Amino acid sequence: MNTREFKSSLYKQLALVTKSLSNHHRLEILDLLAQGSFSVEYIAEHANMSVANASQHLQVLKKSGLVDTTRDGKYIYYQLFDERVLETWRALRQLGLSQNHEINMLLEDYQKRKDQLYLINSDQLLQKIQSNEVYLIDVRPKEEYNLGHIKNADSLPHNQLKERLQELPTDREIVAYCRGPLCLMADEAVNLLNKKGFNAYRLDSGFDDWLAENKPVEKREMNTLTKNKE
Amino acid sequence: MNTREFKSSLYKQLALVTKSLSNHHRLEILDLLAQGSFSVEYIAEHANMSVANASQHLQVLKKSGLVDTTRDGKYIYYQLFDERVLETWRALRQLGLSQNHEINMLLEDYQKRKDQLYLINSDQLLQKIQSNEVYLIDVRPKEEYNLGHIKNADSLPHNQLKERLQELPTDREIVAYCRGPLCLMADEAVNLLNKKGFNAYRLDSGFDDWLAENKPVEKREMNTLTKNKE
DNA sequence: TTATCATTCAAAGATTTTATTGAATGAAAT
DNA sequence: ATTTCATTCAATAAAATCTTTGAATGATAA
Repeated sequence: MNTREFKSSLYKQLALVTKSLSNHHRLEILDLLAQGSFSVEYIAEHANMSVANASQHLQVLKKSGLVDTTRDGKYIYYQLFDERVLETWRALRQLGLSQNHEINMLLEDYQKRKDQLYLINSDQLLQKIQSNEVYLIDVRPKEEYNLGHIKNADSLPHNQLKERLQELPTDREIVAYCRGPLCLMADEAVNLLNKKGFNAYRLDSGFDDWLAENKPVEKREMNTLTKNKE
Repeated sequence: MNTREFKSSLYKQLALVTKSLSNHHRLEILDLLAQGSFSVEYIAEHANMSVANASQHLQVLKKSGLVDTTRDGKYIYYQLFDERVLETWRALRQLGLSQNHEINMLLEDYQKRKDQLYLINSDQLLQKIQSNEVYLIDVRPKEEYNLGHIKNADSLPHNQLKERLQELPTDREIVAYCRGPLCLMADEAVNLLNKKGFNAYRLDSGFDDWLAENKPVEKREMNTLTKNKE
């Protein structure tokens, strides 16, 4: 094997990793796995795929070393291989968000209001939490809340919001947060709440960023994602 | 458009970026562009492709926002869009290197010697440069050296090494460096030099990492890559 | 041991991606 | 105005990726 062939093999190997990132379903899966570990069934349902298809995509991710599995009872749980995968995914997602005009258009479109974005960043939120100025709700599915959530947040899954409005305070700001910047559940929640007369904002990032920024969380060890291999 | 369709569009847009990273030729191009801006012709030659093929791959990268072009005379120069692309590429490359056993096997194979790796890291190198203990050679093509190089390095392109051995000192360590960790020219140089009786090491990373670490360089402004748009 | 059921596999057709070829463009230089 | 030539385009065939379907696996729980 000459130098040229060696070089080509190297980049082909590297491309195994990037190829596994090149499919939109797999990106959605990764974004979900940034929240914790889940069974194939859960992933298929929450990323809107058939179980067989999800299984195949998960195997691609596993073969490239981005995710790993553990079995518990009759379920196989998939998780990100380690923190570096989370870090790299966040960098990539951030790059895509900043570079791609279309995405920003889509997000703005979705939020419908260009002028008042009702956004709050993580530092502002942290401050308000500490001075007890906000009521913080986690609109992700309960399962994900249970795996870990922002300190002092209450779980109020997006699909139960309408029926549980009376649990919310009217005398304080409400902040809703979600998985990450691409997660739309928080947008919908904030939209609804403001329509109903509440004073609501959304966290501009999400739980995975919060975690990566080492801000206070509950119930989830920071090293949940750490592989303790061998 | 409902939420599900929105979500799907978002990830599809993001996948435009990751898809453009999913081809081994394009990875090699990115790795080259981490050194500076080059014409289509130069890129085609140094990444071992036909010009038409390189042009098409470059257009994919451009459409996804990862690279940009400027014209100078009759050449069109492609460059990374901004520092964030370089950062993200380095993170991705690092992840691939650490995750992929095959790549490490290939690199070890290439270096042929598992026990003595003749590697030196950038901090060690910097120290030795400052105390004048090493003779540092840049084995990349002269064009790339001219765009910028490690302070105090001399240019000795890989393909001229054999004929110019007499220029090298025998009383000092020699350190060779190259584009990045995947660049094999430094390995070959170190191999040859040690065979010829010199005391040679290679920098374990490369010029792009050196630059990203803000270590001293010559001739290239740190913001060569900065887009000054509009 | 047997039944259950979450997950994976295998095959096939549809879609997308890729390399090659030769021609077309169009900016710069003469 | 014309020529040059770096780059891009367009068409095609080959290769790879993706989704669906229904069946197979194989670990767990009974």
